[in-house]
Amino acid sequence: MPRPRSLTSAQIAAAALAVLDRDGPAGLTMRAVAQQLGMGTMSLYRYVDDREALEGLVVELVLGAVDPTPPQGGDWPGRITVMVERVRVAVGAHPAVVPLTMTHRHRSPAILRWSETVAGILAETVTDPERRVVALRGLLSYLVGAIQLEHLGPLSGPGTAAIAGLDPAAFPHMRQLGAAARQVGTDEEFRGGLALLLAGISGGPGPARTRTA
Amino acid sequence: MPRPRSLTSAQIAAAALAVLDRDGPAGLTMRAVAQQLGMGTMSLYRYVDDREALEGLVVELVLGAVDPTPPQGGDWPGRITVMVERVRVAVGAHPAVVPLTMTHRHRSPAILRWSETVAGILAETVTDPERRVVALRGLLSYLVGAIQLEHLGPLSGPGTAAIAGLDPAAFPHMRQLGAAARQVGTDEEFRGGLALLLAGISGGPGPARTRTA
DNA sequence: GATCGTAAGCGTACAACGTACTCTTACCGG
DNA sequence: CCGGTAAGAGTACGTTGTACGCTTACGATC
Repeated sequence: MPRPRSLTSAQIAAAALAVLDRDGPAGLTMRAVAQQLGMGTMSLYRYVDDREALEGLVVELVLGAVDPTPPQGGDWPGRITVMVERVRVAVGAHPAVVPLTMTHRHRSPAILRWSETVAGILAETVTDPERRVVALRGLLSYLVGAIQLEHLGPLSGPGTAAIAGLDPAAFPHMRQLGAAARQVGTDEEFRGGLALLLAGISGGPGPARTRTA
Repeated sequence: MPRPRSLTSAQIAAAALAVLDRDGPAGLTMRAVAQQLGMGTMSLYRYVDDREALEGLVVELVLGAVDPTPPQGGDWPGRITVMVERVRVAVGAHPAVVPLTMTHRHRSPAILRWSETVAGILAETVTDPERRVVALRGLLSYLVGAIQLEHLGPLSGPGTAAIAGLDPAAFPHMRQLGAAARQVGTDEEFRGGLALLLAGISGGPGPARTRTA
């Protein structure tokens, strides 16, 4: 009986993502998204509660691009690496979404599905559920932090060029690391840190044990 | 000759932090901080370039509370744990600052001093500078991510109560972990994840080696 | 095919924000 | 005592999110 809706949530999310990619996080305003959709500002509110909900839609669109199905081949660290890398790639395709993920990640179904798969892989090696909780949260923490450092950090490496300019006497170690950091690519750095965590997970209950998985 | 300044940067930072603690991140406005200082809104601009600079001051105040001197006793993983925990405690005292640290962390002298100390401790065990870069960045990533999950997460644990309400058939592993997560305290979780990373660092070049360091 | 109820779509309006501009005013060296 | 300098504040403007109410298009009904 009533007038039908002319937009889907997916269209709204896509428009918002287009604005975000084009104008950056600060450019994501209700007015800009409405204009992108070719409609009046207030019409947007027929589809979205408020700005926060709009942001949620964008985050979910980006995170929804992550394939949640378990990878097939390889050992468990390899498969977890694939899962983690999938998120990094999806977010890396839209760097401006990073600040938003921080606030909206917690209620994301996509992350939940992702977590389920990772938890399943972890179950193969970590039998104790409490240790599995710690491992999963550790992976998620690393993932969140690394993505942020990568996209909002000063430069790649732990300061790289900026580090090169500071007092060598007060910061001898950082000075040396600044030089070394130039040799380490972004991918290497990300994978390397993840490998450390995975090595720790495979090490068993103690702080540093043997058992190669 | 001119009229002297009546405020120090430290006073401004303290006032802004007070506002932040009282009203949350959204309440941190130029007007609110000026009022907190008992002065007109525009007078603030005599001391601070813009809102971003004000945020930087607050972040630095919080992060400046972190003791950057190396801990004395204990093995290297213990000392790094102390260093990492210091940051967590400092930030935990003012949770509302978490969203700000994300944007301002990169240019923080306090974090630089902290990094220098941690890099020094790492140098005791990790001889290769490139591997040390990866280790340091890994620690920082974990730290940043874990603090965020702790303060902006859904609830403690990887979903905990919210997880309990979802479809057991679709999320069997998360379901089980949700139950287990209730047994894991926040501190345990944080320390546990960190321990995994440290174990990985002490494991040597390969993905999972022996060498207890 | 005319009619009408419902919700879509939009224009206006307001409070609150960051901040540019300008004026007044308090201080201190001479 | 007095004048120059910068501190401090008032006003104002553009932009944001969004509440409110009007208009308008659709499709089920007679």
